[in-house]
Amino acid sequence: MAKDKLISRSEDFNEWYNSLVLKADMADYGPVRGTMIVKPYGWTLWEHIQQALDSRFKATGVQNAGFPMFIPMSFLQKEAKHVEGFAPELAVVTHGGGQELAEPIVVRPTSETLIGHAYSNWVQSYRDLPILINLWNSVVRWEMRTKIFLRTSEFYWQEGHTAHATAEEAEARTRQMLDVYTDFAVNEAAVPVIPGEKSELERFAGADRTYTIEAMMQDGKALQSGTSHNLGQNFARAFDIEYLADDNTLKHCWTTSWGVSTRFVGAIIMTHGDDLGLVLPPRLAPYQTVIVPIYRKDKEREVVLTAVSTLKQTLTAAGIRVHVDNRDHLTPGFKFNDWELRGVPTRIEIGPRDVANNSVALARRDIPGREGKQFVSQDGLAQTVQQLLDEIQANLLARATKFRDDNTYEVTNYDEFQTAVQTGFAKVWWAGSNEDEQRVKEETKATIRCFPLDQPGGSGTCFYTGKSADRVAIFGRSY
RNA sequence: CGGGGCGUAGCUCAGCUUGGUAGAGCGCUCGGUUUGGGUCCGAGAGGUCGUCGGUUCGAAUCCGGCCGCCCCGACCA
Repeated sequence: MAKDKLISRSEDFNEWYNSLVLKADMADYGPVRGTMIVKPYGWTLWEHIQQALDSRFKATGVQNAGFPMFIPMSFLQKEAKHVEGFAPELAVVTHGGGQELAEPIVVRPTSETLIGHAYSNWVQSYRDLPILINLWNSVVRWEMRTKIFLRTSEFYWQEGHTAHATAEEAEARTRQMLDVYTDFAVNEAAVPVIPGEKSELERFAGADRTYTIEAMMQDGKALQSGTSHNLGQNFARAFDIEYLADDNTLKHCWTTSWGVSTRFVGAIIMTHGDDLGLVLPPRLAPYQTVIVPIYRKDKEREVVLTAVSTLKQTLTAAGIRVHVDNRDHLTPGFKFNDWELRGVPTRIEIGPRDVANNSVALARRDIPGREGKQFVSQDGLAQTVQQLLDEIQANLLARATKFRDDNTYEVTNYDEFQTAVQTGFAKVWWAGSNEDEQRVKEETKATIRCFPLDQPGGSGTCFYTGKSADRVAIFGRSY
């Protein structure tokens, strides 16, 4: 509800994001450094993300469960790479009930170790497999530099954990969940993503293979928007998750884990937002349409509000999420700007003239201002709005995809590469070592975002080492 | 943890140089006016000036310690 204007994206993208999150009522800062308060408007968006993911998980046989937020310190230490990866960012509880604890307790940074502990008890036989569990919770990682939704000390997410009898099955599940994430991102959030595999350097601590969906924000930087890990037998060995196979031999399980977090809210903001504020994808938006009544006299007010009430019922019955802005002390003009700031996909304006004409003014957020406004009949309004919502959803995806593609450069030498990663992604043949990758990172701040699953095939010349390469990588600066 | 900036009303900030006990705009409350792209007028409420100490007759203002926040770098979904 701020009257002062939002800074433009081109002027200061970072500031644009920070102030938009606050002004649009998505979230606020928490009292402890690096924490966030997610406000109802932001949380509703998150709930819609949750619903879209949760139904997809369940369709693949996954069930939800609840696990503790406290982990014995010793658990973390059982998997060497896992500790190494997480040790610097752990929040540790040393006191409880006024007494110093014998063993410090860690606040979960992720639950692989707890899951490992539980699964080792749950699994006896191949008949107990697979185990397909998902947790909706929050986790804590003591981050040095934080930013609301993108990187906070505590964040909300889902973490899926599965255990399988064979390596092939675990790999298939890892890839299946990556597909679920891709489908969700593209079809629900209208966020185009590149599914791919992480390099060894960027891999999750304790995983054999890490897959990711990478999105490009409007400043050209990459945002890792979801990950799926094939944990191999690393955690199964560390936690003795063993099963008796049908040939009566004892074997270690193969496990996976996969997650999408509230960071995705940030992805939506930075993918679709414009200089007027948020632009929310219709399928996830808290409100899909907002009705702004317009009137002068009390007589008009009564007539208009009666019509509004009827329209609301009609739209709601058609399954459209409607909000009526009945704030009496604000002018319509103010409300137009306010709802544009908050990114509501469509807006219905109705005044005495419309009531008389059996019409409404229908505005679309992806084309802001008067240009996106049309007068339509009240007859069949639900279908009209639904069609417009579908059109906006498709337009947002097309627009974001074009932006991503326009800012992705296929380059063949280091000079071009350095220019490319200033403003977007570099798509390159890569045959470098870990050391080469590290050096590129130090020299350009760009990292391998992923090796896309969709590879051109054949071979090419590595832009950095000049060696023959058999796969392409996407490089970019990242959040 | 290194570099830079900053803490004064809910928000954005002025006042500090040259000490005399706090202001503006926005927001909020009430009344009226207005309402098809951020109405206008009037009356109000609201601040131990981040914190602790020092100098002084007197500190938002000068000096020192501490705490916190933001931005930039090293870690990460």
